[in-house]
Amino acid sequence: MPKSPSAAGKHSVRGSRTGRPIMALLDLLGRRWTLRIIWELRGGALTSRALRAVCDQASPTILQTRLTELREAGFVELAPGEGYGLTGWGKDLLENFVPLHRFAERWSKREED
Amino acid sequence: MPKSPSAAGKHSVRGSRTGRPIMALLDLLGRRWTLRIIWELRGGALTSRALRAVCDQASPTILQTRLTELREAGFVELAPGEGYGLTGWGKDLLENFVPLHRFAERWSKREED
DNA sequence: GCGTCTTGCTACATATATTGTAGCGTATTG
DNA sequence: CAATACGCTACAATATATGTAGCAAGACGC
Repeated sequence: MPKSPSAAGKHSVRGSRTGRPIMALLDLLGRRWTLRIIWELRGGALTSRALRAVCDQASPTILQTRLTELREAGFVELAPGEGYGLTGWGKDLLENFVPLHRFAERWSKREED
Repeated sequence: MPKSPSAAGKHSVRGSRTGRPIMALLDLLGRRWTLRIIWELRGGALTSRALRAVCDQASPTILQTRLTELREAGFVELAPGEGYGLTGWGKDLLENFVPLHRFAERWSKREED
């Protein structure tokens, strides 16, 4: 883990090397709490501690790590006084997950296949 | 990790307890390689080894773990002779990620903000 | 300018998850 | 019987996440 977050040449997401953006994106999103964070910010900005509370008290260590990654990726920004919120990119990305909510509802009733 | 995959009371995804399906889903998808696996199966079934090859030689240990989870979740199935493929649910889920591909392309060109 | 909040964030030891390499048992093919 | 490919597992090394505690900075009343 880099000591200074914004170092290490722009964003160093695994899969960036392949030149396939979708891989970089899937790798970033496929890290624990990343999807959850984006999801929890859907209603508006949250302070780091509010975000933690809403994320089952996830440890601040990893939350901070993910928030840094998401900030580097341009999905999240820290507005002083407001807390963490989604950027334009973040909201755009979130749009892709909205249908997931309804899907999850249907999927959760799958026992009786 | 459960020795017998299909044991442990239906599906034991973190967040299931909350009764919010979206949490269970986000948790499942937010595990390393999960999103990638679903993505790589978009074109049709792959054998375990073909899948591994296409996933940057990810270790079979974790691939097997994820495949088991995805099978329990009902997104993936193993067809003898065919390999691993998406189920109806899996394809349905994948639909939600297709727009992500084009999004990733746009997002990857974000340097010059 | 003292206490007392809350903020974003970090240290550090412990637990858990992932990686990488090797290989098993089975089936299929020649 | 090789030779091959399959799904899958063991196991040690490494990377990542967890949980608890706490720091420094800013805002508030006093």
